Amino acid sequence: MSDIADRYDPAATEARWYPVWEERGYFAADPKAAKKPFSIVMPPPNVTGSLHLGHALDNTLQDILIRTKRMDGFNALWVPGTDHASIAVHVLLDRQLATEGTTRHALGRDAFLERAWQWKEQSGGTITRQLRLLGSSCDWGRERFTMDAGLSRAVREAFVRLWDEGLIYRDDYIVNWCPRCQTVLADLEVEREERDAEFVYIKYGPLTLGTVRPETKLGDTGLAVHPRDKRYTPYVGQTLTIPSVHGEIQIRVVADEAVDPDFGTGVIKVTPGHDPTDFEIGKRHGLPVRTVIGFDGKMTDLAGPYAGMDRFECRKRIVEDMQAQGLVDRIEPYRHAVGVCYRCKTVVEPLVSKQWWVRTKPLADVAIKAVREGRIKIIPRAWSKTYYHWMENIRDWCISRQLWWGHRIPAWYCETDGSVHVSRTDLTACPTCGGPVKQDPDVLDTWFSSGLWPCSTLGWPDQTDDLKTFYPTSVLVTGYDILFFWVARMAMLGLKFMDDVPFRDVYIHTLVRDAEGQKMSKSKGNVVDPLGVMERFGTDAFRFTLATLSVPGVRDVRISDDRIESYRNFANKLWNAARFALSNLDGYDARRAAKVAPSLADRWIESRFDAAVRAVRDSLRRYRFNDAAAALYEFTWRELCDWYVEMAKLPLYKPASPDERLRAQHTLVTVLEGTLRLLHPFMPFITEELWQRLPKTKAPESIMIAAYPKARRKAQDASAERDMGTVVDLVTAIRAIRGEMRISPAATLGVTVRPAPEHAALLGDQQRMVEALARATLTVDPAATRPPGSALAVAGGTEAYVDLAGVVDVAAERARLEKEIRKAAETIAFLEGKLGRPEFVEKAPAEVVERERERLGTERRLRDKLTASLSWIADGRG
RNA sequence: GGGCGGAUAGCUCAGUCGGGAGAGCGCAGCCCUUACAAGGCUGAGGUCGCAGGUUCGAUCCCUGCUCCGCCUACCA
Repeated sequence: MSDIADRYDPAATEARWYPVWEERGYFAADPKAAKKPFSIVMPPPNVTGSLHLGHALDNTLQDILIRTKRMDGFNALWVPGTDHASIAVHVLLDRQLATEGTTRHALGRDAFLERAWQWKEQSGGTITRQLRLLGSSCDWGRERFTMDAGLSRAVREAFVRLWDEGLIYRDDYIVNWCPRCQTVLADLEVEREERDAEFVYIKYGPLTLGTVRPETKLGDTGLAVHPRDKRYTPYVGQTLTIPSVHGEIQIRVVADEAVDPDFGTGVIKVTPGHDPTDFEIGKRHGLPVRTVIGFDGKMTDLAGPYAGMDRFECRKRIVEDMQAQGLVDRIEPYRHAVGVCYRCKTVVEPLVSKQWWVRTKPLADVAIKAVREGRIKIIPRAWSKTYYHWMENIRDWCISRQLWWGHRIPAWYCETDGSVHVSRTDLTACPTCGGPVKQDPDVLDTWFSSGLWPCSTLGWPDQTDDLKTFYPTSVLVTGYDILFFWVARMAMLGLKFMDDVPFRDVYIHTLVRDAEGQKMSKSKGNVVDPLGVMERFGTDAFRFTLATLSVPGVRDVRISDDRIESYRNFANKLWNAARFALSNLDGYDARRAAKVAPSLADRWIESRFDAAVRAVRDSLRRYRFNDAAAALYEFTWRELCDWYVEMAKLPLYKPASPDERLRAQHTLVTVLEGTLRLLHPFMPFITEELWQRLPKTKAPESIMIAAYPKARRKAQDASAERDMGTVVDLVTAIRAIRGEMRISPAATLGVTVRPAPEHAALLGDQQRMVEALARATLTVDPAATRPPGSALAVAGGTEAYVDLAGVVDVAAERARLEKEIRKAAETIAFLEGKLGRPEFVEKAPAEVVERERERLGTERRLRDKLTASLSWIADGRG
């Protein structure tokens, strides 16, 4: 025992094993292996990122799956990697450059990119190092980055094919523009924030209307009312001449369904240049676009006297000016949601510009069908509804970004004839006229490349062995927050280019919150750092905690130190169970031991282990990580440690024969060994450490590549479980008396047992075991009578009289019995009521009725025994 | 506006064939019993958000309501 510490030390163990696994190549998959493939691509974290709880959860679940499958004999591949996070890198470098007093535009494109790469080389590896600390068994030899040469080729191939099929186009449209990032954003990249605003009612000649953006008044090219709004029918079609802050303007009134007649005055101003709805209205009615706010967020020359003014400053000024001219009817406070940039939280400005778009409808139709037909299974199923809803209402996807870090759009413009050419290879001259060309300056949305991730990481567009073997991937594990951003787009692009789904299952997991249920954010300062947690409690405990929190369908979970601590204790429990086994192995001989007949305890724990195997496998198959973890916890602690280890002490410490001891050693070692394998995907480090120390025959050199336990029908032993149940009941009943009578655990109790006929043989056989577990001296006698000064324990039909002579407390025993009788009486009343209703007896299934009858009988017998005991005391025999 | 999730022990949460509800932590009592005090044994604690309905029987299924959270949307 001297060579194994009495507490588990996670740090040393974790540092020892990961490098061993990686160096021995256990993580690497071989596409040529003659095993059934099982593959996962890791949702690529941002290259700018460091490990947060979301990553930790996501990767723990994937690691559990991949380790299980690997142990189970599958050709298991887990592809890791990172994405280039275009906007995030820009935000980060912009900030850096600002501290140096410069900007990216001053630096120039090439120098900026050089700097970005430099940054990526230096800091981009942070998260992958942290994933190793978590124990992630991914195939690092296949690590990919979205801007790798191969993946960049995939992006270009995808772009060209979509262009050739007319699924990519370039058009003027109103887009979400971030004036700070100086780029367009996709609809999904705009977040909503509730803000207080002023709802300004402006007089437009005979009409009055409310707006929260008075500054866009300068860009108005129309007014609109609802077609069936009788109040305004006379004005529809008219062009009004009305006074405004910059003189009189001509403005046309149109009728459009988009107007809500019940909101405000029922009239809206139409500003096609600065509002998506107005843009659509303008299109329908031929109203011109008038851009009064520029890409820099400042008023343009068209804003006349306000030109050059910041848009928010202009809002204030224009209201003041209008008030001075009597054009403001009234101002009301108003709370509404404004769109902000998801990266920098700047208020987005809708602006008209020419961008590249993906025509999503045809792609989405196929992706919807794949889920409807079950070729992609979303788990939990409820999420497929959300998926359908979004996919069915999908809008075209703006994929160009006015940024530099990313995949540059493979389109060239001829400076001579103005033609556009999309090409797989870089162009130096116009293919039609030979004139000079210029490449489009913009890059593609990062999600465009991550949308190709499942195929591009496996080698697409080449038909590689990896692609043939591992595509479609088996399961995608991710949080619901990127269901649209990523999952939906992978489904569309994967089906488009591979003509097959990118993954068969999608497991959507929870998001992790802090102990107060708050979303974690740096500004709130409530970010739980997984590395800190791992350091304090151990990585295995952390992983196990995450697994227990993973209930399919639950949206958010909270993580707290208390919870992690309890699983650290679990790891320690396991450690000490192994320590117990290891310190009792002198003289152990596996081959001889295997020939000895198992005891009741041996048969019982083997049967229970088998049940645990079935529960864990079944739960994992259904992605019920919490259930799998609970089954492991319950088996290991409640059954193996609390009962089997305690029972094994008898044959180990005081064997009736050498064989008995040998057999206990054998069961202890083999069940523990199996438990470690069953636990390994959840707690890889501690299980490896302990497994290495256990004696084994014909085992591989690491638990990682050992077989995952299989359920064995012949291990199931109903009679052992029933008999153990009786022993446990009796022991527990005796202990309860000890506990409630406040008798020291150190004292040995004298107990007379009068077994029920069906328990006689068993209790004769297990007498020493009951004595050991209950710390008692037993007299088993079917004809026993109750000794004076004793308390009664009941286990089924068996009675046990606990000798309390000397320590007897009549009042306490009476109180205890009265409480028990009360409980029994309540149950009896309930069951009698239930069984007394003819409807129940007639309509309920026969086995339910039978079960309730049996319960009633049992409870009645118990009550009778307790009542007899009480009167026995009252007679003064206590 | 539409959609989704949640409401169960003091706290955090499980409970997927509808048959008197469980865990962890916390709490109380007795214990350093030779694996483990990061532990052992015992115990207290719940009208399963509210109101109806279906059913012999509802935490579970249906309807409505209240409160919390999230997603989504062209009410400016």
